[in-house]
Parts: sequence; C-alpha cells; structure tokens
Amino acid sequence: MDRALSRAPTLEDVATVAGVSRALVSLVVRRSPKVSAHSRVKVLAACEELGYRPNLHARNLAARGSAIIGALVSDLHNPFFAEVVDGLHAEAALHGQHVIITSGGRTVDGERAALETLLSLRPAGVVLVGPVLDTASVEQASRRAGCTPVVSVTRVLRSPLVDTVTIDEYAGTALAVAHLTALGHQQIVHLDGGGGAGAASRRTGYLRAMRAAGLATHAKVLGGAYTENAGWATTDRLLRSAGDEQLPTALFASNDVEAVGALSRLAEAGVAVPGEVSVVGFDDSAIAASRIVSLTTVHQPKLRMGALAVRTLLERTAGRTEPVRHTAEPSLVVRSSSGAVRA
Amino acid sequence: MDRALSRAPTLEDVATVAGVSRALVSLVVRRSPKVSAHSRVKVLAACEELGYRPNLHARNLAARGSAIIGALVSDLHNPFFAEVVDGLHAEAALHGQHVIITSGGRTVDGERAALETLLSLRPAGVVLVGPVLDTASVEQASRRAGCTPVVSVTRVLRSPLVDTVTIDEYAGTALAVAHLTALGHQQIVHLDGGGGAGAASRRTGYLRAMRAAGLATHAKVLGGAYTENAGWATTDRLLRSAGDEQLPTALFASNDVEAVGALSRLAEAGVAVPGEVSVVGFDDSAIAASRIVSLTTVHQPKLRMGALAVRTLLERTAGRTEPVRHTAEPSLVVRSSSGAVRA
DNA sequence: GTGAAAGCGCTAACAC
DNA sequence: GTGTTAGCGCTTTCAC
Repeated sequence: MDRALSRAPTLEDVATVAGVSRALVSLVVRRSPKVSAHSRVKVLAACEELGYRPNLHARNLAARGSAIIGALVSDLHNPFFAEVVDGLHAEAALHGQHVIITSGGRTVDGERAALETLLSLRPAGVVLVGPVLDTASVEQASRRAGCTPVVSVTRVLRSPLVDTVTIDEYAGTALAVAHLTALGHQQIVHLDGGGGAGAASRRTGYLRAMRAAGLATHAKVLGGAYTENAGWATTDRLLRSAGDEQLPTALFASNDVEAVGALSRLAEAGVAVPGEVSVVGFDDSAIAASRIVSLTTVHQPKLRMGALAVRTLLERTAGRTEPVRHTAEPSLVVRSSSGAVRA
Repeated sequence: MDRALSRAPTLEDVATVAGVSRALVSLVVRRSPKVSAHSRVKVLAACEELGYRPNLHARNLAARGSAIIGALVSDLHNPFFAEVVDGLHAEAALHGQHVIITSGGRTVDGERAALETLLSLRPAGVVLVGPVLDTASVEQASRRAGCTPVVSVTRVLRSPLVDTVTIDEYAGTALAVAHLTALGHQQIVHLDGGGGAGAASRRTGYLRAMRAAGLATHAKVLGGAYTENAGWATTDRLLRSAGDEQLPTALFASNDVEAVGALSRLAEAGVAVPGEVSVVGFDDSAIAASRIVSLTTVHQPKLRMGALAVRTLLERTAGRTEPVRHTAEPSLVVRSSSGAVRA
C-alpha cells in the first residue's frame, strides 16, 4: 500500500500521484465543498496510498492561525487537573481543535518557560489550568504574542486580557457547612488552605456560612495548606491542644488531600470517623472516591469547567473583547466520612 | 518599552529596529558564535524592545526538523506517568528540546488520534508513556511520518522501529517476594494485573521467585486488574472462600491501586494489616506514600526512566538504527503494610 | 471546479 | 562577520 518514501509525503506528492494540482488537494483535505466528487475520491485515494498527513507547521504558517489550543497545566501530578484537561479535549474535539499540553512543574519559572514554548507554537489560545504564574507575566506573554487569548481555570487572574473559569467557592462552602449543621454539628473547625487557589474564598465562605447558621462563636480557622502533611500537622496540633472532650465534632478541610491528612492523623489517634469526628473535604478529587478514604466532599464539575474554558477561548477568538468570569456550580458528594454528631 | 504591534513581531521587525539584516538576527537568536559582540547587543536590545519570540512553525519548516519532543501519555489521571513526564522534561531541557504532551484518554482510538496530532507537528521524536496502542499502529504512524523515532516507556512494543524503557519486572517481583519470605511468610498470594503493562512478567516473576524460595506449592495467583475495584473484589473472594484460618499471610498485588483495593477490603473485614495480613504493591505511585495507605511496594525509578527515554530518542536521531531495550533497576520501599508473619 | 502564483517567518547556502 | 537568495509545505487570492 505505502510507497517507499524516506521523508514524509507532502501535498505535492499527493497531487502528483492523483494527477491534479496542489491547490485541489489542499481543498480536499480541508473538506471544502467546492470540489467534484470525482476529484475528491481520486485525491483521497492518493492520500491513503501515501499515508499523507498535513504538516501543521506549514498550515499554520500559511493560514496565520492554527487549530491548536495550548494547555498549561501547573501540576500533572494532580488528578484534579487531569479531569479538567479531559473536558478541554472533549470540547476542543467538537470544534476541530487540537489540544497540546505543557507543564511548568508547579514553579513560576517553569510555567513561564512552558508558556513561552506554547506561545512559540502560535496557538489559537491558551488555557491556564491552575496556574501559579503571576498576572503580569501572563499579560505580558499574551501581549507579546499578538494578544493571544488566555483563559485561566481554577485561579482568578484579574486582567482585561484574561477570562476565568472557577467555581462558586462560597456556594461550595455553604453546601459543606449546611451538610454538617443538618447532621447536628456545631463545633466545625476549618482547616485553611493557605495560599492555594480558592483557599481565601473558602475561608471567607466558611466564616460567612457559620455566621448565617448562628454559629459565629464556634467558628475556628486553623492554618494549613493544600497538602496531606499540612492536614496531618494541623490535626495533630488540634489533638494535642485539646483534651478529648474539647475535640470539635467536625473538620472541614479546604481541599481533599488536606482532609486525607486529617483522616490519617485521626486514624493514628484512634478517633472514629465519622463516629466521633466527621470530616469534609473540597474538590472531589480521585482520592476522595477511593474506598479506603471515602470522603464526603464538595464536587467541582471539572469536565464542565474544562469544556467551558474552551468555549470561552473560542468566543474571544471570534471577537469578544470584554473579559468574562465564569463560575460553575459545585455540589456535595456524601460518602462515609461524615455522619450525625456524637451524642 | 513595548512598541504597539497588533501582530506578533517577526525577525524582520527586529532586523528593522536593530538596523541589520534578517539573517544576522537569525544567527543571534540561535546563539551562533559568528556574530560580533556589538551586533549581538544591538539585536538583543531590539528583541527585548519588541518582545520578539521565534515562530516555531516557521523555524521548523525552514530547518526541516524541530527541537520538539512529543509525549503521548496514555493516562493523565495516573500520577505514575506524571513522574515519568517530569523526567522527560528535565532531560529534554538539558538538550534544549521542548516537550509537548498529548493524551489519548486510555483508549486505542484516542491514542491514535493524539499520535496523529503529535506527528503533524513533525517532532524530533515521540515518547509513548504507557501506551495502549498496538504495535502495528505505532509502526505505521512512525513510518508515515518519515520514520520519526519512537520510544515506549513502561510497555514493550516489539518493533525494530521502536525503542523501549521498562524496569526489570523479574527483579522487582523477586524483591517483593524476598522481603515477604524474610519476614517468615509462606502463604503469599499474588493478585494478578490482568492485561496491564508488565502484569504478565510480574506474574511470571512471582511464580519464579516462589519456586526459587522453595514455596512452589504455596504459589497462588488470583485474577485481577490494575484497578482498585479489582483489588477489592479479588480480596473479597479470598475472604469469602477461605475460613479465617486459611487466609494467606501475605498479599502481593500487581500494582499499587490494586493493593489499595485489597487494603480497603481487609479494613472493612477488620483484618489487621500487617498484624494478620501483609500487603505489598508495585510501582511506588503517590498513593502508596500517602500516610493513610503507607504501602510497602516495589519502586520504579520513574524520573530516571523518563530521562532515559529522551536520551534513547536522541541517540536514534543521531543515527542509531538498531532498536534498544533498556531495563531500569527497581528497588523496594518498605512502609507499614508489611510485617512479620502472624504467630 | 481547477490551476498558477504569491507569500507566511524562518533557516541555510553562498557571496561579499 | 554580514547581507543575499532560495526555498520549507502549505493556504489564499485570482484568473481561467
């Protein structure tokens, strides 16, 4: 079937084999309707025979604009982001766009370099998934690339050049607190997420929800971070500082891994979950669903957020100039880490 | 600083501003030594002023060959692969190569499409990370792209066109079995990995190691897969079929998530780990290190494997035509899921 | 419908 | 050292 060819076949090769001009082949591969059925069949057969695959570089150069959407994922180790990328892929495919991914290894410099690489490829737009990069760097990079559209998922970047897709963090925290109060909990401690994306809003949302429930005096925030170790350490401090009777009845962590840290410290201390203490997380990442963890948590619609990011990007490409800030609706997933307050 | 420019600046723009020819600018940005210091400074200043960034498409087209290494990652949800990608990045950076990633969402069709996208970008080479794609498809794709070098990590593809990087699965299983027998275990059951990458070798390795330890009669393989549910279900069957006294003293799972499934089933049944049953996994993925799991497991040097993949790729580019099969050395990470056999 | 010709931004020979 | 010239593979007018 394949003719021997040391280099990859080009439009020209296809045209020669099909006995037509290059322009015609170009029209066929781009699915133009202005081609006779006869020619189309001939050309397609030649493509097949040669194993022709268009050169995206050449296409991009000639068409000045590509069907590539670049995704800069801050942390490939985080399955949360993987799901957002799934959403990106699905929606991009619907619009005939290709998605290529780079990662910055959770560092500002790494992300800056990865963004440079991405922009050198002159993509139709860039999706920043959970970026740690500062707004100024993003703005500058976008502007230098002829104002390539940028949308940030998870993290809000306040720039007229950047659209954002996040969830309604306040609604999420309200769901978590409402779930716990409905179970009779009053002593609900919040394990803070430190400087993590959304952590500040979650803290505020928690305080607001506690106030709304008439539990303002019970509200208590303990410093932490979006890590398992932080969750462990914070819970450790809690256990040490309080006698058993003063232990809160519920812990609301700023994200899932922090909740897992709390769970493991509680298990070490022999504290029953949810018998003595209920634990609620945030994100609904893969670990929360694991049988061994089975964590009640606030679900973020990651797939939908990814898809929304792509649509938002394409709207920009289509001419919108006003920035938009989308917030998706969270929901609560009840698993076995939460239950009625202890007697 | 930035001059207003609606489109991204080109070499030509830089040349105009610097008052030199395009070729000179090209030499400067490619760090050629054959440029006077004076010109270099002038050109660099102009680049800075305009925020110039080379167009990779144009460069690739003109130079027929790019500094792009494409990575096709079968499953972005798997942190195991993320670490391999870290290794890829690190080594690629050392050689001035860019890494771009695509994913096939764990399906053959998805991977085929992702590979097409990658190859349309005419990369210097492609790294397949844990591919599910069949050998024939890979061979054909590579050949159609003018024999683009391909290296497969984790999964062995038997093709003269494809290099591979895996670990020594036999050595890994030997480590696990030796660890357990040293602790006095004899009733060691293997939870099979089904059709997963390396699962067959791990099964064989287990049987071989048991035989070598004089435990051939105790060897027992239970069907499974590389999933938490499979680990749970297999352990469930084990618990149901055996009275308590017939329970094996150790479980050796084909990978970590399967081990986690086993752990959760044992916890549900109130079986103490490692008091009554020891559990050992394979891979040393992130979940194994989690405090709540703390799984003894066989470590795969993922970073090194990623780095090795890049080096292997570049050797091909440099002219090697013989395929190579690298096997990295595993090691054992002892955590708290394994202990001395019960009395 | 189809073909000819120009040019996208860059590199690589080759002159000077 | 520096400038000139010819493409790389494709899309895009614009004639026919």
